[in-house]
Amino acid sequence: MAEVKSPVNLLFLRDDDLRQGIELLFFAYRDFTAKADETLLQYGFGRAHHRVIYFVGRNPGMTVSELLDILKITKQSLSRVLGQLVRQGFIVQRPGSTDRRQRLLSLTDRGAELERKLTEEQRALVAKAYRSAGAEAVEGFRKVLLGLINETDRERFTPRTQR
Amino acid sequence: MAEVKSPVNLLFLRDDDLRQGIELLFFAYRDFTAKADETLLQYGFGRAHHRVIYFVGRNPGMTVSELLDILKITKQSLSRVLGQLVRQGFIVQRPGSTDRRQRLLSLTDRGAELERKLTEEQRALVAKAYRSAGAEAVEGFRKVLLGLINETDRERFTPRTQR
DNA sequence: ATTTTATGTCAGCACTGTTGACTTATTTTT
DNA sequence: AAAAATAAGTCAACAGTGCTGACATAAAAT
Repeated sequence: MAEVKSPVNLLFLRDDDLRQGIELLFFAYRDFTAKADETLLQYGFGRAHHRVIYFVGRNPGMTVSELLDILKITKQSLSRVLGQLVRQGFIVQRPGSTDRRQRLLSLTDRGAELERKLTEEQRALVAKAYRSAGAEAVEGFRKVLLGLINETDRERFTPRTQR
Repeated sequence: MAEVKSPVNLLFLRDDDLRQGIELLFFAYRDFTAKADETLLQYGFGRAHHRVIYFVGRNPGMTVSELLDILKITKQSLSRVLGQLVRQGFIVQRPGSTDRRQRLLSLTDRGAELERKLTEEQRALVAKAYRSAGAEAVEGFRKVLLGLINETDRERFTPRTQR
């Protein structure tokens, strides 16, 4: 099925093209989260816990505010899951060195282990999709998703400029 | 767009590449749903209502079972939102002609109007992302997302073979 | 006539989001 | 030094959306 004729010709976007994109996002996200959700159940956790564990693992020593900015939820919502994770020994908090009001977050060994387990499943799925689609497609995937993300958060993905 | 040339065909996928993909999906989906969620609030509805309205609009006359298959939720969960939408006149049910146990679903005018309003926001966002990324990128986006979707649902996206 | 299927309903529970009100440390500003 | 702002947390109540389990009804299939 000759792909050279690229179905979407820049300026001519039919309703069906856009709806297909919408549906792809729905189905892909649904399946992307399905497996980790199962694993989380075994720990009595939900998707919110995964997000916290993921981003803390990714940014050790981050503050609660930074985490709130990423998740875009209220501190009361975060407090619930974060509290559980701290009490159950998946995350530790230590006061900031310059600003002692801050509670810098990082994973414990146990937290890191769970993070690995959860993310492993998603990494494998993404790896499979990347491989079957090819390097060029991955580049396109990145470009389009980036375009869906609000300008502020988009810069999280800019190459090497430290934030 | 010669796909054979993919620079590294057996992609060398570093942990960071995969994590970037994971994060792109998270942020993109978060922002992709944000606007419609706001609109839904004005109607006292949630994201689940949107999904129902969307898929019923897309497949007029579909059965409840088909809808359940797509959403992958229980009938009790669906029942709640579907019931609300029916009682409030966004969706109508009529018995199937060959199998009168079925309740075929379709949008009322009011439902179609809401569907348009909601999906319009997402269509606009996808259109923007598509345009800024370019036709080739869109093709890649499709390929990768398709690879994330389970095999069974993947065929919803195969070109013209009716299912 | 019996069983299966399509659909719905009631009840209760869990997770995750919200708002609002208030507290405690600490830092910043005046 | 006093006042104000900030980082973080807490309690309470509520809403939306999943889930399981149990049961009901009508129609179709066997």
